[in-house]
Amino acid sequence: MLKLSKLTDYAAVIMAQIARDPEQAHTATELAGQVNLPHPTVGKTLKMLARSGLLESRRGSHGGYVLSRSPAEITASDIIAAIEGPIGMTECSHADGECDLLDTCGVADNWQRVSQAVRTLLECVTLAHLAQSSPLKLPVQLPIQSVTLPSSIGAVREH
Amino acid sequence: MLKLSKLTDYAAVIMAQIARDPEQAHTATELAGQVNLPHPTVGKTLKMLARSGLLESRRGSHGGYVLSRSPAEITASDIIAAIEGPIGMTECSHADGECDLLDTCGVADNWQRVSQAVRTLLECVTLAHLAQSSPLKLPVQLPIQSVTLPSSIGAVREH
DNA sequence: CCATATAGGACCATTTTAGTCCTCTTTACA
DNA sequence: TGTAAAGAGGACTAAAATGGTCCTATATGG
Repeated sequence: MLKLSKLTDYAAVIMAQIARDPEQAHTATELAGQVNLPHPTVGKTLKMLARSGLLESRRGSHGGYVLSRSPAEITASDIIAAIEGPIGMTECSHADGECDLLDTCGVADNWQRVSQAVRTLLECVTLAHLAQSSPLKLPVQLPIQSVTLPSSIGAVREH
Repeated sequence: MLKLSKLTDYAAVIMAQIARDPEQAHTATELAGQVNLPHPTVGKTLKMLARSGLLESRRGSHGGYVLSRSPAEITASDIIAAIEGPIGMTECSHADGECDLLDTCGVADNWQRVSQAVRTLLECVTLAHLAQSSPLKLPVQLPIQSVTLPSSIGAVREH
């Protein structure tokens, strides 16, 4: 399914909620109410977002969370990475994890390119985009740095 | 992580293996050897691929699997969908599954656009691309049908 | 009829994920 | 200076997804 985890999903919703009122600090309790999720879960999500630097937290009474950057400077990729770790479609997408099939694999290079393209795509989507509830329709060409095309085998399919 | 499941990964490797010798029928046993994975697992993967129409199977002795279409006509999206089901980053990406947060969510529309973009990207990558072991470097602009840009809030980030 | 294949599904072990809870620390303010 | 409100961090459990194996049935060629 190539699905985001629920927590990541929550994170996006919560971040969007905060982005719509970026001046004030928001408490977990308050956000839980607005977003209709249990308080402990929202709390956990907020902590993860704060730990990876997307939110700044203030403790104590009158505490809460604020965005650490403007909504246009926080990307979907940032949010996903905050909850799920580095984005990559295969085990071998990030340098360190050695895959024991590497020699017989034969598709690793190209999967990595695809991964990179997905990453780039997600870096182009900002929290500002996500938070906007009724978006204008302005199709744009996104700067995907593409998969390589082996001229000998196939052509890009048309759509 | 936005990761493919292991089975999907295997599927890609296996499909690529078949694509490199598309004339002959390949048995599970043979492929398991080439790809260095246990036979039952390879068998299971092949069955799934056959059931969703990417492979054609011949039973009995001298049986095995062949591609049902040319490598240029089988996409990464097809392979992923064969193992994991329809591609979508959120629960609400496919029409039927109703999400109980829809009213308080506020990001559903835009996630669906992002999902669509990822899907389009994966439809542009063919098995021919994946199977190619040492690909040429030909950057192309992929026809991603883009996320909408709310003019009032943010601009696309530069990369 | 027998050896070789796939089809289909049951089954279990392991891992991942979701969700809760507890204790500690920080802060504002009466 | 005490107290209430907030977050930090981590332990823990239950549930779900995943990976992997195996068994029986069916098809096919020789």
